[in-house]
Formats: sequence, structure tokens, C-alpha cells
Amino acid sequence: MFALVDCNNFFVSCERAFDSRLEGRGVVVLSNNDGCVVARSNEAKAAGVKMGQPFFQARDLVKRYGIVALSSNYRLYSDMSRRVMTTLSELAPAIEVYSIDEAFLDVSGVDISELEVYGRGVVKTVRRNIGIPVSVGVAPTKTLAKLAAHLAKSYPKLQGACLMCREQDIAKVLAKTPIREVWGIGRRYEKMLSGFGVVTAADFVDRPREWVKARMGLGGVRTWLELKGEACIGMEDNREPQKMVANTRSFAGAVTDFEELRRAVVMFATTGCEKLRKQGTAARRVTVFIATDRHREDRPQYSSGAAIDLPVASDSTLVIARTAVEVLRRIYREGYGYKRAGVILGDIFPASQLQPELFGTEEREKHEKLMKAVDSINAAGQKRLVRLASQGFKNINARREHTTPQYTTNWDDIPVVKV
DNA sequence: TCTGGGGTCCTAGGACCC
DNA sequence: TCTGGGGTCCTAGGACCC
Repeated sequence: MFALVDCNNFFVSCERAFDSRLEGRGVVVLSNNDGCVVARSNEAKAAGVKMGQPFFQARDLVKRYGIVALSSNYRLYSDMSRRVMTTLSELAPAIEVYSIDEAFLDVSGVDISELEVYGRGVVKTVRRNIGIPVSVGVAPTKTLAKLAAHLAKSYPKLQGACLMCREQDIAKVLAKTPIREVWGIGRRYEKMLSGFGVVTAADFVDRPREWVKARMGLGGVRTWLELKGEACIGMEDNREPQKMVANTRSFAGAVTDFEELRRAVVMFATTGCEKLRKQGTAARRVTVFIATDRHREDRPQYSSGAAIDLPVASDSTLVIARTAVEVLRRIYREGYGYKRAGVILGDIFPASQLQPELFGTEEREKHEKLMKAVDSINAAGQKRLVRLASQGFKNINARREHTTPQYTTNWDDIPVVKV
């Protein structure tokens, strides 16, 4: 049996945990540059604000219903997430952190007759310890657990937890579930399926396996089996290293200057390398892309990306940033206003598995020491005290007009010695 | 004026090999 | 006129997730 624990309106709930004035009001949290709505309180949902909606389109609704709009505060959300996950890991023998606001728990050890009470216990404990409301779905497969959690959220009388394991209960739910709500069925598949008259999860389950295989491949078959109660997706080990590390941003305005783009690319590379070193990995492939504003069809459009493979994987900011700038030089074209850029590090290995080089080991050891020193200095404060000169000292131009404080991780009060 | 960011897995097709 | 068969590896693109 699997339990899915899903934090309700997570980003909004994080903000509410530190500002009780937000309780009971419409609240939305915005993406980078205050661009899109990425989280909504129930009140905001009821008012008709859509997930992913561009903020400028939601402005009227926001004004009319007195909804509070906040710029996103990811440092706060990831810290709150970590706390929730820590609490959850004390409640189950195995946990898989699935996203910033969701985790699967292995609850095979709990007796079926106690699972409902267990689920409510999880809800209460997280609420009490962290102040975040969660919904819990329990079922024999992950896909069904997702559906159960959805029900738990929708029906208050379930008190936040829904156990779904009797065959007749499952059949009843599937018949009422629009296919789009099923984990693994996105917009494209929904459209394709509806063309065949497959509208609910029950319609889907009624199709022959081969029919599903032919149109949706192996992934489709897995979803199909999981809906039928046969577990195909097991608990995964969170300790496996990521396969890529991406740092990409939209700019508030169009960037035409190569130097400004270069500073941004160096910053993306720097952040990427910090992430690599934190998780003890190194990357061999450095991909850079730049793109103009695709929403401005009246302006000349250009987008391009390219990659360089290093001879040996690296986690050195010096090496990766230099390489990223080299890629940027290759793809940059003058005369365009760039709106988006990014650095993607791929071909990632555990740093411990690095092949010893024939040449340049000395150089690498130097970089290793240098990076260690830089990381330890920068870890002491929020601001990047030590950085590559090529990154510059001006931060990327971004719009953040509704920021909230770093409630849980504010180090600004701590005096930092300038070196 | 204003339109996010970071991930995963699968598959088809090309290159190359014997 | 007639033009094999079977394998591997890699990559780009498409689907999905939050």
C-alpha cells in the first residue's frame, strides 16, 4: 500500500504559516518576474484564477476579489518542504520525496483496518508540527493513491485522508474521474483519447491493453495497469543523483548586449556548479541556450542552443563558466532582444567516480580546494560574497514587486566579515 | 507594459558495426 | 531485374510531472 501526502496550496500555505492575515483571504503566489500564477488559495480558485495564468490576465479578478498577490519566495518554500519531509519520514519506514510538496510513503506495514486512522494522524501531525495543511491518499498503487489524495482534498468530511482499496470503491471512483485527472495523462493524451470516446478513467481501463500500448506506449500501459490495481511503479530511492541540472531565467526586459548575456550565463553556470558540488556530482556536458521573446511576434525572432562536452566531467565553476561562455559566443547573434537564457549541465556522474586524468590532475586539485573555500565563505551568508568577476556585481534584472521576508532562513542580521 | 522553471522517461530514427 | 539481417548506441523530440 502507498500513501501520497500532498500539501494543500503549498506556496500559499507557507506564506500563511507566517502571516495570519492571509488566512481566509484569496492569495496567489507568482512565478519569476511576477509572470504567472503558480499557487492559489481555495478562495482564489473559487474566484476563477487559473493555475499558470499570466498575472496580467488575472489582475482584474485579483482586484475585484481583494486577492493578495505575492512574489514567490523559494527559499522559504524549500525550507518548509524540508521540514514537512522530515516529519513525514518519522511517520513511515520509507519515504520518497516526489516533489517540493508531495511525498509517497510506504505503508505496507500498517494494517488495512488502521490505514484510515493512520492517514488522519499524518494530517494532524504535519499540521501541528509545521503548520501546513496536507491531504493523504492511500491505495494499492501510486496512481490510485494520487486519485485518493485528490478526493481527500475535495471532500471535507474525509478529514484530509482517503483510503481507497475495495474493488467496488475503486470502480465507482474511476467512473466519475475525468481521464485528465489521472496521473500520467496530460493535455495531449486527453485530446487523443477523447477522440476515441475515452472520457473517464473507467473508459480507459475498459480498453484492451494492446489498444493502449499501440497509442501510448509502455507508459500508457503502466498507467492502465496501475488504475486496475496492479502496482507497476514502486518506491524510488531519493539518493540517486539527478541526471541534469538546469538554470534558466526569463529577463524582465529584452537583453541585447552580449556582455549582459554573458554575465547572466556565468551566473547560471555558477548556480549550477554549486548544486553539483552540494550533491557530490560533476557534469561533462554544458548546454547553453538563448531565445528572444516568443510572445512578441512583431519583433525579429531567434533562438539557439548548443553544447560542449568537456574532456572530463567537472564541478568547477571556473571550468564550467568558461565553457558556457564559449558556447554562448557560438550561438549569440547581434541585433536581437533576448528574453530568456539558460545553462543546462548534463552527463552527470558522482564526483567520486571521476576517472583520473592523465594530465591536469594538479590543476583539478587546485580547483577543488578553491571551490571548497568559496563554498564555505558563501554558505555563511545569503549574498554571494565570492564570485567570478565575469559574473559582475549587478543581479539579473527581475521584477519582484510583492516579496515577503525570508521568515525561516534570514541571515541578514548576522554580521559577515568581508574578506 | 505584463506570459515560469526544473525535472523524468520513452521512442523513433540515424549512424555504425559485423 | 535483382539490393540481408541483426544488433548497439546516441540523440532529438514528445509526452508527462510538479
